[in-house]
Amino acid sequence: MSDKAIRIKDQSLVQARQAQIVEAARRVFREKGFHPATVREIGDAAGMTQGTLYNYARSKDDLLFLVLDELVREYQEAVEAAIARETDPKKRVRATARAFTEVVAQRQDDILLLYQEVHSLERGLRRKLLARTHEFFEDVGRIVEQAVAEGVILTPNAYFATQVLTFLPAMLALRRWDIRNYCQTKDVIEWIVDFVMRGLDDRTVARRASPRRVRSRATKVARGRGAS
Amino acid sequence: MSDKAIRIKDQSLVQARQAQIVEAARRVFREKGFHPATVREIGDAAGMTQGTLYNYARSKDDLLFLVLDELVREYQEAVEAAIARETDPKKRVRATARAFTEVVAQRQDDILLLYQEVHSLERGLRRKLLARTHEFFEDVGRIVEQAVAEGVILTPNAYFATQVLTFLPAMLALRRWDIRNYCQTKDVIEWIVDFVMRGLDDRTVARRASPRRVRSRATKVARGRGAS
Amino acid sequence: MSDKAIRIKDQSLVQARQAQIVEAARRVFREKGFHPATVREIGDAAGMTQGTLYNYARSKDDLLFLVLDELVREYQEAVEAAIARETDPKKRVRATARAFTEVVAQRQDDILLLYQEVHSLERGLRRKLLARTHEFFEDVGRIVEQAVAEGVILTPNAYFATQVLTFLPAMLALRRWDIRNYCQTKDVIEWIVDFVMRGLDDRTVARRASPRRVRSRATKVARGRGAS
Amino acid sequence: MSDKAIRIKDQSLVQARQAQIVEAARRVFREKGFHPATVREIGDAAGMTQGTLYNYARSKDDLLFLVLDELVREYQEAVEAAIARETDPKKRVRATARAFTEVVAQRQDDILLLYQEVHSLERGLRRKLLARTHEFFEDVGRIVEQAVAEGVILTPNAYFATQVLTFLPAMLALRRWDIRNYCQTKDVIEWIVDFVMRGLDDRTVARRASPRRVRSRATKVARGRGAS
DNA sequence: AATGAATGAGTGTTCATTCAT
DNA sequence: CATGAATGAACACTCATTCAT
Repeated sequence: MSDKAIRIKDQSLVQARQAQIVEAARRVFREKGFHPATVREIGDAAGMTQGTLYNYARSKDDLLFLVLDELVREYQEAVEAAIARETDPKKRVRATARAFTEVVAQRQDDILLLYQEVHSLERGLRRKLLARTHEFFEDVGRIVEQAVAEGVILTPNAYFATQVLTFLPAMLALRRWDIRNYCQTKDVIEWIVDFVMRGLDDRTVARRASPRRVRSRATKVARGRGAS
Repeated sequence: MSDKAIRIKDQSLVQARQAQIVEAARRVFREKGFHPATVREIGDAAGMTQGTLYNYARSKDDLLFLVLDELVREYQEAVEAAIARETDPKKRVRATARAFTEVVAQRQDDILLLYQEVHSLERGLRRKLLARTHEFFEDVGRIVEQAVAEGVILTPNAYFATQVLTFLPAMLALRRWDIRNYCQTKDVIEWIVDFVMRGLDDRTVARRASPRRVRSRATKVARGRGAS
Repeated sequence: MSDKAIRIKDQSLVQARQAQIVEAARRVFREKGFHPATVREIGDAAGMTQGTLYNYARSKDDLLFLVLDELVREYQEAVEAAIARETDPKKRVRATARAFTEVVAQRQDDILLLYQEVHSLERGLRRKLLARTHEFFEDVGRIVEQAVAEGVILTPNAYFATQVLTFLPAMLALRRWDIRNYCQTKDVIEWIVDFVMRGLDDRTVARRASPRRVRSRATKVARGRGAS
Repeated sequence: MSDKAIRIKDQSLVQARQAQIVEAARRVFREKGFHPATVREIGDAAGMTQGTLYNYARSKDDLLFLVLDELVREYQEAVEAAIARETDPKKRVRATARAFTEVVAQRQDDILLLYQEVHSLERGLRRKLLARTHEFFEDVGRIVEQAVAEGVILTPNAYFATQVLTFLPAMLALRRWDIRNYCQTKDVIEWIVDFVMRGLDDRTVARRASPRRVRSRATKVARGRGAS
């Protein structure tokens, strides 16, 4: 099953065709959702027959995986690029939040797909994708912790802060309010980033007793069926 | 299809059977997701045959609708009960946030289902459910606006505030971090409520120029395919 | 897979439909062989849709199993009936040979199918069928050994004798010479039975040194991929 | 289809490649059976691509034909060699039986394949193979008849005798009892040959009235779908 | 002559829904 | 009102064969 190999030899062709296919699959999955979409439709959308498609993808599940994996990679890379540009710990946190929110804003449809369809992936592929997601959480968690360690951010609970930082931006995709009619996307991004940054720097919370074991688990990541 | 009516005359029987069915459907959908679940399984779980089941539900879609509708009703009612108990405008906002977060905490599985499977509903039923959801947003929006109007909350953007207030608690379900290992559910609820309340009362944001048209659209709600 | 249950409650209906299906499957498999036959064709031949067919059979493999199992049961029963009628040990051997040969003669097409398609059964079902076949070999083996023990048959090698007794009659099906043109079926049956009986009673062989371990393994039965 | 020609001009290359292919196809067909085997697997086993393979074989069916044809040729040649070494009519019969049985013993897997898969050949190729098989039966038939004519063998039914002589050895392949555990292959070959020779020389049968038309059809061979 | 990518018809199986009893 | 057998449209996936390079 999972050990089935792609039989095409020409690696550059594999790259090209997979890009075509992933693009088509993304369109079709967004349109109809994973289960209602048929492989034939995806083939048609990619301009190739089902047979050809199966030369470049292992299964329908694999198609979904390729689509979602590309997305997760993108925001992972966006965050890496963002922190590379900053050295100040607090600015790095803000840069992280902004970079992530910007990707979410640009790719709302795909983020929605991610939240809606991760659970449709078969065990193995879901695990693989979640592993990547958790890596991302940990990367973000480290940035937050560093800022906390240097005292430039006051949140007593880096774990919770990381969760919010990586969750709230998804509101853009999951609520999908009609930004064009409401206000500039740029503004919404700023609001979200501000909102998160304030949360991270909270002095009110700081005065509360921090919950047991919080520090030691600061970068612990979500487990279970929930998305990203 | 959609105009097909429930033929059973005895209304109290319809109530009872639908309760059975909704309960069973909820269990099965949570377990397997909408598409992978079969009507037969739901029938089995409800202790009745497929034939009988179709006397009380129009379609598999309808089953999902009944499940999700019940959930939305629940948190709508929870919020109504919460505001009924409070008269102070600011406390009403906090009570709303807490009531909603508590329902999300209690019914994490169903909230997850809501986010994952609304898009599986056929157009008509999805619209019907979203209409109810939007009602809820508007109820919350009014409470927020009242507090803003009375000056007890400083957010310049009631619409955005409402969105966050009704979105962030879903993190509990969508991230599903292992609360038992991490901390008390009660604490997480407090953190979320605090986080949201701080956001609503933000003075930093208040100093920014508020975006055009904000007030007039303050309770405008999301449209389209987005969840909940 | 194999644990999938037949969901139809009415047992007499199950009996009837399965009989219909097995009869149809037999016809179609004989005509085209197992793999080239389609479940659709079998459904048509049985006068029902594919959907209905799958209410009474677990899989295409199961269909083949049902066909072959019925055949093996038949000759098993034929032999049991034959020995029940005889008490004289030597006559019981001859009765066994004749009964088996007669079934083979009557059901040449199915015997051919058995030899050609057992290997098409999936592991589990093939094992199940071979287990039944081996039971049959052991039944026959015991009859031969009894005759040898009482000295009324002289073969020094009951195992080999049993193999021949249960194999040679298959010639009727596997060679399928046109009996009608050549001679009476009845005559061919007699020749085969005579041939086998002479073999069992061989004095030439008796004079040879019998191979090591022969007695102890006299009823040992064939193993491996070979048919029946 | 069937009139499609091999386009390669270099005859010695065709010979070499076909040998490679037949060897590979034999291995794969033995392992998995005709239908479950894929042309790709055979290509892989032969160390060439599917495209190349189709330069030397007309179709998958043709592959099976080449495999089985080679087998039939082998035992035909084995028997020709055996009779060439003997002049005494009775000894020639025994030599024939032994030569054939030895080939069957050496190539059990292929004999099994022959019995199981002849029916998978398309009409034309099956006929072609059966024609060759029937030639073989007639060769053997002539040897038997000659011995009968010279009175050194007493069977009154040369046709039946020929059938048994060419069928019983297949028991080695079709029953495939575990010879290593049971006894020496050499012994089994002797038993089978003895068994057959006794049958041919039967005096009991000789005393019966021989069936009508027997002599005139003595070498008539099986027609139709039956194997080998 | 060899390659290997493309094809598309075909397969077993599932399942929401209906309806006669 | 309950039952459960029947239906048939889909669907993911495979594979023998072709043919441009």
